[in-house]
Amino acid sequence: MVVLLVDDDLDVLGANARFLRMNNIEVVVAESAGTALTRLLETSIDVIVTDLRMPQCNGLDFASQARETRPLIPIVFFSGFAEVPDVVAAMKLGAVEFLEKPIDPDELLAALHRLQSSHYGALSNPRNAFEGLDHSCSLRMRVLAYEKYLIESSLLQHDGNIASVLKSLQINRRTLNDKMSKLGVRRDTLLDSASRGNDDDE
Amino acid sequence: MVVLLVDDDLDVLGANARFLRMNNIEVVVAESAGTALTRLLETSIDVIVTDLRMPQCNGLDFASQARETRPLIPIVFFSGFAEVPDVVAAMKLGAVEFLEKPIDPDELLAALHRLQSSHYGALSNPRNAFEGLDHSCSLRMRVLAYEKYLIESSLLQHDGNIASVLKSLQINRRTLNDKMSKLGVRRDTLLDSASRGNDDDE
DNA sequence: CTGATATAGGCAATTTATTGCCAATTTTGG
DNA sequence: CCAAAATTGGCAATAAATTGCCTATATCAG
Repeated sequence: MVVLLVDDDLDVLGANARFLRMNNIEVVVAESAGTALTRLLETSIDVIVTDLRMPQCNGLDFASQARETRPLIPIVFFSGFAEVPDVVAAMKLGAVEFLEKPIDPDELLAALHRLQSSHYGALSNPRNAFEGLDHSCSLRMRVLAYEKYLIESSLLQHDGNIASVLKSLQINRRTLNDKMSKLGVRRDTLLDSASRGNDDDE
Repeated sequence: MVVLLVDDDLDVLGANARFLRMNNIEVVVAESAGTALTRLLETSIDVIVTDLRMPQCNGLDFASQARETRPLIPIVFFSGFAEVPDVVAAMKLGAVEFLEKPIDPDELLAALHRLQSSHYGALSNPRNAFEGLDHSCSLRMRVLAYEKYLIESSLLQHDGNIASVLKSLQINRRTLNDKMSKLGVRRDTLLDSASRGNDDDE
């Protein structure tokens, strides 16, 4: 898991980065929104952790821009003196967590771990899977196709780890198994073809 | 647009209800979570606007229960003294807005109007049906959102003619009706806004 | 007003989905 | 090889969705 940590306060930035690295999390740092956007382009980033208040460009604007390159990347905000509207705006942007500053390192770590297990990530081929479907087929068929697509995506996201998929999709294990067999989702085959197709995991 | 307004403070409840009604918004009031759940079953509600802090049952629990009957209904919370974690929890539950108390009536009105237009935005833009929801939301929620999108599309495509929709989606009429009420799809409203294009709100 | 047509809701029978429990199987790590 | 962990399936209890039947309302043309 690679975290992009953004904070204009270099002391805080360094301290948090060290802490995360000590916990086996790869960290890329950026002291401004501009740098962060560059890093986002040139590095394979899994999560963004950013301050909400920054001198040049505030965290929300930065997040919007980041989403343009990585539409589904999870973002964790942190801020002292956060106003309710800020929090709301951040969550609307799809923030996964909103932590209060000063950051409790354990809380941050917990949030990242939660993300790791219930991580939805960037789906490589989101809507092709169902938009290409024949418009005349039944509601039931189309919904099932979509469900299948969601399950397959989640499986790929979580590297075939069923426990993670369960948490992420918030369904019962028994239900997932049933759906998989009904929809013809095969864990092994999926993983095989995925490993042959692309590699970008830690 | 029918708003279910929930607040244990009867003065505030009345005042807000009057204000919304003066602005051509139909309002159903409830002074407790229990009453609200009843209203939700017996009336056709489009949006829930609820206080976060209530004596018996807090706003979050109420929202969860409301979601059982109406899985995708938009919920607007309001609260004084909201803590960040509360706001985060509410937004994770799928809150559309979180307003601070005392409520600025214009702000509430604006939020409702935004809801109205974004609701129809969801039609023209399939992506919203599945990306608009928070990523942490369950398989069930995502599938429901997609189903709602399909039904709305089909309704528009067939000019509101239910019989055609039934043939097209190949489902039972009874099932379609049930789904529409659970998912909050309103034939009349949908057609109204479609014929008007999108020049005006409300 | 009357009858034809289209839509929507209540209710109950039926079907299907979900879930927990137990056991079997496969995978992983010594 | 064994033992622990992860994954899967059978089965039955429970919960939910689907459907048909009957009724109610609304609209429209005559």
